[in-house]
Amino acid sequence: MSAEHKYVPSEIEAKWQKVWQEQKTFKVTEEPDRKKYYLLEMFPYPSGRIHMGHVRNYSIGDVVGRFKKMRGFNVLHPMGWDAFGMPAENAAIKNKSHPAVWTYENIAYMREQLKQMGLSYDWDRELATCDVSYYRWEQKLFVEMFKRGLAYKKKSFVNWCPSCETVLANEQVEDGGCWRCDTEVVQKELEQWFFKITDYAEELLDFTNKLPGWPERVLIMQRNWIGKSIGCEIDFPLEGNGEPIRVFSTRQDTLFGATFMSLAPEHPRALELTTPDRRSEVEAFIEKVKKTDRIMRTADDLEKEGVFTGSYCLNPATGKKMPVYLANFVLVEYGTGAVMAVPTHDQRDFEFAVKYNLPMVVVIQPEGEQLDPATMTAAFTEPGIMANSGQFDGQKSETSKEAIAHWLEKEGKGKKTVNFRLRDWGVSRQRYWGSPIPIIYCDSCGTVPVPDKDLPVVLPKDVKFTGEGGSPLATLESFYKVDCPICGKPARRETDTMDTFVESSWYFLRYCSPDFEGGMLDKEKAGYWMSVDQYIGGIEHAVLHLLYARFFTKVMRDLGYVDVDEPFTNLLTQGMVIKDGAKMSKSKGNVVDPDALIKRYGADTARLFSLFAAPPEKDLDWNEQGVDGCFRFINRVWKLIHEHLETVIKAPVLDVTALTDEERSLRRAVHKTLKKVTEDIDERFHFNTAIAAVMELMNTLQGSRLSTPQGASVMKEALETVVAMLAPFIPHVTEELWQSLGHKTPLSATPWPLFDAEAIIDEELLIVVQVNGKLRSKLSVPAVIDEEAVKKLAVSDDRIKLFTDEKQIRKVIYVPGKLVNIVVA
RNA sequence: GCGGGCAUGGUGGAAUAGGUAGACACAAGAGACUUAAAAUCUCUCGGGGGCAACCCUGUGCCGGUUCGAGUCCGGCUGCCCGCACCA
Repeated sequence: MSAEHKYVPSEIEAKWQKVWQEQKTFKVTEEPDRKKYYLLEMFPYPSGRIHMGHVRNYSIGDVVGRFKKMRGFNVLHPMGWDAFGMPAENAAIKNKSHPAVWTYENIAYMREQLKQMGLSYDWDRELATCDVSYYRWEQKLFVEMFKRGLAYKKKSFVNWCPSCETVLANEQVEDGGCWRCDTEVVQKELEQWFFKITDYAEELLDFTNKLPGWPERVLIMQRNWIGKSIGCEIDFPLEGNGEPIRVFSTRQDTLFGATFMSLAPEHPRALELTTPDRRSEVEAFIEKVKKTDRIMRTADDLEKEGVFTGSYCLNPATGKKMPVYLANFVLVEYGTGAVMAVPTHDQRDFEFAVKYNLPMVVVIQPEGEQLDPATMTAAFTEPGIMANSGQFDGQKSETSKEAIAHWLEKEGKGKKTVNFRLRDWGVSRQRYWGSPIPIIYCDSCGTVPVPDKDLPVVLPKDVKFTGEGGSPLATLESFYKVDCPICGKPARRETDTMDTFVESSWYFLRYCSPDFEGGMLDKEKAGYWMSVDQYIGGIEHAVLHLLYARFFTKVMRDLGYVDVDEPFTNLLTQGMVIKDGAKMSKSKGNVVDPDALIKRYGADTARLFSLFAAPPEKDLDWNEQGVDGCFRFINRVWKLIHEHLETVIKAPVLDVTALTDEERSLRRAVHKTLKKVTEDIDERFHFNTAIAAVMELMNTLQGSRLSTPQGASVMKEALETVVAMLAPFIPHVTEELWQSLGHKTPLSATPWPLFDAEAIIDEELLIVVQVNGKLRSKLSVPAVIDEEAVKKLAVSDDRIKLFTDEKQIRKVIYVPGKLVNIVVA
């Protein structure tokens, strides 16, 4: 082969990227008459440069995008930048620069990297969440949410990361540490803004059963996180005067067995209920619990400890006195922060009762057994038969729950309740590089939202980054000193910014009309594109981003912005990129740099390997030799096509009635492959097997020597099909080869080929013959053959006779077109 | 502890609806071409036996269902992930 026909990725990749950009190949607009397909990959944080996780994520997405486009869909495939966040601020402090400078430089670099990968984005829709043109609408929504009570401020204990010097939402605390920097999270009491996600808890949960296109494990994680439990709120009157203590319990069937009360040490009434003689001991206990760090406190082997407050309450069912304790295992944030303790039927209460010598009464008996508190070694937590429970004795504990709830309500002692583990989403962050919260505090008028005409609240540029004392906004007079929009008196602006997860909760909606000046989105355009048909990203956002985005979509629906209930119809969570048995990371020293990879092999090879080595949802083991193999494969395709170019271009029109057996057989292989590849991409997202099928066909083609004119036509069809099938995976080299094959229209604008149903019909079938389920022979039979004839052939086969001679044939099973199994005694 | 997932050659992985286990690729070995190397091409490649045709065995372990099980069911073991004193 001459030098001019050598495969040089860098040349052809630059060439086609330029063509796609200049011709705006992937720019889309709303076309109501066409089927739309909204494809989205999670947008990146502009950290500096893309990593292999991005390469994989975006390669997977690009296959789907290019394939759907060739299949005739109007494909919306946008890209942008999740551009607010802490690393920008930290870099600014370190470099004595500004977060905006760092962020926009990174975006510029990473945009070029993505372009070098040849991804089929509509770049005209690119957005960066740190642009005022983006976050201004988020502020407008905040005000609308505030007016509806969906955004509110309250003083509460919050998760505080001492290293990031900011608050974290519950979802952002992992194993007691900060999700970003792993620093141990402490509790701090602060005034914070919250979004009322709990208002949507029921709907968010309901819809986990209406998202068949989501991986089950993500739905399970979200269900667990929302944590719905059905039970009762029950009021326990105090022995003396005062408000009763309210508890939440899912085990109201054990109410008659409640012998003491456990409150969380942080319970607001803990000290109020403490008698003077117990005060010093109680205070010491509260101090001790506070000092125990969060990880220790939630460890399951933590010793159950508590302290008696000196007060008593009364069991509303039995009237018996119950001592009120503080207990270290009761969580203030769950339920009411108070638990009725039933030591016989709850393991924690049992351990506690044993330690402090508290009374026990068995109120649920296992069937056919009599438990005695004196001899019990553990709580009995299974369902059983009610005992010592007044009018409920003898009932099944499971079914009595409803009756007891009813009785409590009738008696005015409690009511059926649904409790959620989900807390409201704390969105205040004491940081600079985020969207300002559009609120003004006035001594006379209170908390006032910034009026529409004054929006947006622009993040000021003239700030200094010292790295000390939290957000620079809090000390920037020109920012926080404002006049009250209602009374005009001097007032103070909110200096906290919003959690960056707020931006990513609606960016997929903004992509529908990224330049819309009239509001968050153009409702008509969003109506055409939404919902996202396929969303692709990492599993790490299973509860965080994916729950917030679902919540925002529902809020925006209720505010009239969109008509959909859910943002993402189908979700694909891709696996991690692994090398040498570990996730790629700088600290492990096993990172592969995408720039170096593309420089050495080209983007097509990088894409091909990340798609071929494993199916998308599995972890991908990076292997340099495997990359080599993919590069070799592309070269083989390149070479084979150039070898046949002259004959193929002169080939006559294909006449399927004039083919030799060999030609017909080759054509059958081509169309069978096309069928498989189409199905693997479209229905299963199994790109690895699709690529393997094309490799297999390539092996067949390389062994074929077709010498007739019609043979050249068959080869032409075969080569064109190979190129078209590979287009979604390796778009640059296939465009080039498509052009070499004489096509004027780019492959990216060419429809996906359809397989010829006639061509794939087998003339002969291979029938496997088993004796007692073991493979013993194979038969080649005509495709049209009846069952009896196949069975007869099988039974009389010489090799089969060796195994059936002198034995009695009991049964002959025939699976049409596949197999015969002869059962002998 | 609870919930979920996974387990197939030396390696990554295939087997889509219970029907030929190991497609495709990587690595390894042998050979061709070459002065030589690289590149490329050809062959071998789960384990055991046999000169061979072929036979036995094999999908983490034990059992079951079935004419037939990598696939379904029950029980174990190991690994991974999520939640974790949630009342």
